[in-house]
Amino acid sequence: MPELPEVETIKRSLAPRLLGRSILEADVRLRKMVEGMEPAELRRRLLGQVIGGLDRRGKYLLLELAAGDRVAFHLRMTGRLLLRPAGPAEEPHTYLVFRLAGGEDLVYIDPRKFGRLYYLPAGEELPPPLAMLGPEPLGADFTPSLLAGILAGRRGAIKPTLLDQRLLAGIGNIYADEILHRAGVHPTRPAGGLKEEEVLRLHGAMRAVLTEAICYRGTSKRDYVDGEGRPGDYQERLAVYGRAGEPCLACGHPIRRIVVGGRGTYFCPACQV
DNA sequence: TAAATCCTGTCA
DNA sequence: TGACAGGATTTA
Repeated sequence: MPELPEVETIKRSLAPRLLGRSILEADVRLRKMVEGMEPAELRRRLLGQVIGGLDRRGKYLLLELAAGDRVAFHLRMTGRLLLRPAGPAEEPHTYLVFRLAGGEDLVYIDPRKFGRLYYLPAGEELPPPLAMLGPEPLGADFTPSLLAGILAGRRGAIKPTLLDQRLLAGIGNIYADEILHRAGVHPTRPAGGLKEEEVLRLHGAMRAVLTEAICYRGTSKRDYVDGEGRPGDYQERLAVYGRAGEPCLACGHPIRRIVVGGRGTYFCPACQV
């Protein structure tokens, strides 16, 4: 569910409330959620650790612990990470409970059980999905020429290319569509076939859309809420995603829905060529 | 490059 | 009841 702007919003909402808190108990109820480690081993490693910082890489949320160890969460489609008062009232599909000093629990709730957690010891090689991540589209070093290099020679459609986390980190189905609409690029255009000027527009659209979405604290279509349970507001600003049949905000032409790379794809046939 | 897979909930 | 869902990996 959450893409870069949502994970960034969760990070920002949790950071001030998690810093300096120690983990008193770690209850892992979904074995397969923990990649590469037994839940008991994860618990052993977490107990007594102090949360020193929060970070984000692509769609991963990173808890920074002492000595440089980190915990990486990926919320996939329906995962929610919430900080709430410790107590017996518990939501269905709660698969992780970190009891923190100060009387609050960091809980992970995920009806579809797609989410994953990685324990990343300091100085050890990152597991493949994290190690393979492409550049951050909002990073200072993400230039139009870097984007041009990523797209060059690719025969596949531009939309699935934007979704490939090994090429670019953090863009998901909603923002891919919004970015392509902003850039005026049709989702099925071959990625390597974009003109220099179009790559420039795509680069600008990427940074503008993602930055705006963070300002609005993300998009809440169904499940997404931040670390305090607050929905985002960017669903009010979506230009194409989920708007099939409605008029394009730029030109009035009805928005269309097609399937590209197996994903529902919304675009304006008049604005996007 | 597409489809199947992992899962459950919601909506038409 | 069937289609679809903000993701990603594996298989064909």
